[in-house]
Amino acid sequence: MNIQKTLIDWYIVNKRDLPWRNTTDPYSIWLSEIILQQTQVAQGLPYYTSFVSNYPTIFDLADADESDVLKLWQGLGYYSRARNLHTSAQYIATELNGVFPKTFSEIIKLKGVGDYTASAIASFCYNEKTAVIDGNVYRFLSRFYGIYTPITGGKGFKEFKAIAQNLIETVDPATFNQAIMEFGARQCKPKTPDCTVCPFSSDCVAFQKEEINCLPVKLKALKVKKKFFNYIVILSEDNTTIVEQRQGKGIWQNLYQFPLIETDTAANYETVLKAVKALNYVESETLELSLYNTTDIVHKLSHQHLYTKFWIVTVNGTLPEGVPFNKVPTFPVPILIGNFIENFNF
DNA sequence: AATTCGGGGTT
DNA sequence: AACCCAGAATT
Repeated sequence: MNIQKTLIDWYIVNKRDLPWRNTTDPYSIWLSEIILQQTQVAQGLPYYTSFVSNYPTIFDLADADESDVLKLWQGLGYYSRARNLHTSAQYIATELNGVFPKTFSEIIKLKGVGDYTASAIASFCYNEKTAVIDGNVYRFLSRFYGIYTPITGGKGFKEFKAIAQNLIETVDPATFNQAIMEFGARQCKPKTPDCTVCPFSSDCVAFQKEEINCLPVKLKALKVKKKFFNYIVILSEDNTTIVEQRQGKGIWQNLYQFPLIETDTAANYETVLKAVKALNYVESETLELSLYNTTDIVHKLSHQHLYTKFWIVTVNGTLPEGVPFNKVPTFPVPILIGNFIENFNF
């Protein structure tokens, strides 16, 4: 059968009308592809709209403060995408005079752009025949051809890239890449796909062998760590609190938070009280400590579960570095903090 | 090659 | 609870 034609015919009938499909402007396509990395369309769509509206051109994005970019990104996760997006915008605006690179090999040099994103931009904007390999493509190809090579290693990537690249050679690359991804996302779904209405069912190896649920093969077993976070929300006499920017390389880099005390196990009142006094923000004689949430808020991330307590510290006196309550919601924060701020209602 | 990086949706 | 998402950078 003609796989490419079948995919494209299916796509023409079933495709969603998405804003980045109505343009070939590389800035818009780039923006959408960064947002959609490891992110479902429904979740990314409002962020795309927001970014296009706030930063209509790459120069607007380049001129923005990083904190403003992170604020717009708040809640989407994988914040290095936002930082790299901003860095690359500044690079293109200043070093390349605002002209977006036009080939796969140039595009992939941008920070935050790997093989998938470079292939997407090069094909969608410049009609270059570079096949995209994402989770959808892995799933469809592994099932259709019955390929059990794990997709989690370099060997798997090379094998599937070669297959997809061979398929794209004879067709319109933009339409093909869109079609194969949309097919994987909407028809060849991870769980319980409706193979009775699939145009490939008679030729699909996995379907014929009843092994749809075995493919694609992934080897990684991710282990989830438990962490215990204690956020210290200080309330001063003149209605300010302490908000800090996260430093270092780990999670939520450059986002803001209340002073954090991390413990090895669930913290008790005495432990936190001692740690709060060591923070040096407040005179130890004047503070009052109370636990805000009686049961831990469990914030679940891919690799860690954060058992979180918010502690309220009221102090007599003022905070030299204090942030006025009404400014607290303007900082870019992880959604764990954002939910607290919304609930606490400073 | 293995690990890290978010948050939300689906089953 | 497990799995997945229009992956990339770091170790």
